[in-house]
Amino acid sequence: MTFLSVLDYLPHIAFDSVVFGFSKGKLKILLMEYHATGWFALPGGFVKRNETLEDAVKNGLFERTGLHNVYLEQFHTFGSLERFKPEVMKRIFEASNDPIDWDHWLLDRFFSIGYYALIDHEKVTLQPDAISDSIAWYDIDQLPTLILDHDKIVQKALQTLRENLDRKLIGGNLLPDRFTMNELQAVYESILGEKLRRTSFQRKMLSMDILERHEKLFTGKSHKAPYLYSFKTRKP
Amino acid sequence: MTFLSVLDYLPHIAFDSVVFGFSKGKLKILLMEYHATGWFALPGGFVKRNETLEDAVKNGLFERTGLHNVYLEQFHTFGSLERFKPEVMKRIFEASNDPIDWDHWLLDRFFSIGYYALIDHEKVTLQPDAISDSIAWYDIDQLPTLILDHDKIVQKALQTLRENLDRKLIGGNLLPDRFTMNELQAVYESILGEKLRRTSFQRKMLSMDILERHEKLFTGKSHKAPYLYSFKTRKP
DNA sequence: ACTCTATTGTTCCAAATAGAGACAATATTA
DNA sequence: TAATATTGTCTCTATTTGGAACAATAGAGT
Repeated sequence: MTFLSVLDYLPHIAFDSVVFGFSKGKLKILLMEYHATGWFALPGGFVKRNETLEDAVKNGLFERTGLHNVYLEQFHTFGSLERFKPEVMKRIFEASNDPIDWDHWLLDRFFSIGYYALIDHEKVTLQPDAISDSIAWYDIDQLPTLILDHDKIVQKALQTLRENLDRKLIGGNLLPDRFTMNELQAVYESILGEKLRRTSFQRKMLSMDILERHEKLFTGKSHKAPYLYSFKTRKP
Repeated sequence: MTFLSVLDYLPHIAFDSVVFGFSKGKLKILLMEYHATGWFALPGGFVKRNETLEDAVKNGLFERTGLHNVYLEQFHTFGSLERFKPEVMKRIFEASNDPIDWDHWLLDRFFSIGYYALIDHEKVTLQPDAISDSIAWYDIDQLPTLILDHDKIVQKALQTLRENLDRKLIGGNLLPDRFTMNELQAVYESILGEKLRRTSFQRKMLSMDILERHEKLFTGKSHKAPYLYSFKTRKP
């Protein structure tokens, strides 16, 4: 491994990002696939010695998605022993034609700090990193098996997202700037995993005074055109 | 530093515990004081190489409080650069008559994983650790200035506790097994920092079907005696 | 034994909120 | 112009919450 020197990075510390997107009525996350092994993993990375944790996560996210200023939230840190499987990491580096020794710092025990991001699916241009062959969107309820404890990380991210959805009003981050009430409702339904009542949802959203109403969206369909909304910019 | 070898511990990784207790109507936390410096800090520790993060925190808590099976929750991991102040740690070890070199692993940059604990104030027998002279309770709104970013850690813990109070029904962990409705209300008020209406609080608690009513508590005061309650044991 | 006081448990009424349907408005097609 | 699908609003009801009123009661004072 030529360009991950222990001199530049903090050993034992990693982060993993659960990047949520919304497309065609489905909630999705980004996964990396290592083709030589067929293994799937969350996009993650390591923290440079002179770098903030937050900055490391933001940089990693930018490298994979091309996005800055992403909605980002830390949700949990994983420090169990079950996630210490040096043979898994060794195999991944071997398969990427960059083998490392058993005593390499990257094969030692790591803690991982989990972040989740909410992004507008349309704005992303996906970019695989050095050791993974591909990065792509996967339907949240059709995920492949992931390496190490990444399944648990995803579940915990989803659980936290659900708990924060109403409290922090973050659903809009998965949509373009302007969206219809129906789209917003679909986001909520896909995150919560349940159908919501159209009229109640609309009333609740409008009563919270967080949405701005804009022009109508004429889709060409033969029915009343819905309004477009955007989230009001918060006062600092 | 004789008994903290880098061979036994994971460098760069620490934890800090915000231990909440409730006494005389006030919410309190545990702080360590290093008398030679006059500095205050949260009780924390490091993770052994073959130890789970959770276990490390539980062990640290047991050493300071003598308690097992404490309500414990992880709330945030702190990885900013402002918390990297080797001169602070050096001074602390010097003052404890166990000086260490500038290149010692304990003076390197650390991430800290924050946990908060809720315990019954009465059950605790406080026990200072090797390098601190004392550990004691401090009123949450009369805290001294703390080292590094420990002020921020406390604030984040308190914020998380507030958010989780109703959702997870954890207030009872700060009280003895049996308590009056008034005591429970006082816990809620001290955590939320606001007065609650007695009748609404009582109705809400009773309607949730989480409390068991026991015998009355005769205090000797000349008025109706309140019932004692306990939390129903959750079904697994 | 009676009254008085402080506090507790309960009830009651009004206000606010949420559930569920009804209804009118409106783009487009036929 | 009528038909259709969908949207935005309104209405009615049920449930929850705020806030006060009221009855119960353990002990103190007389």
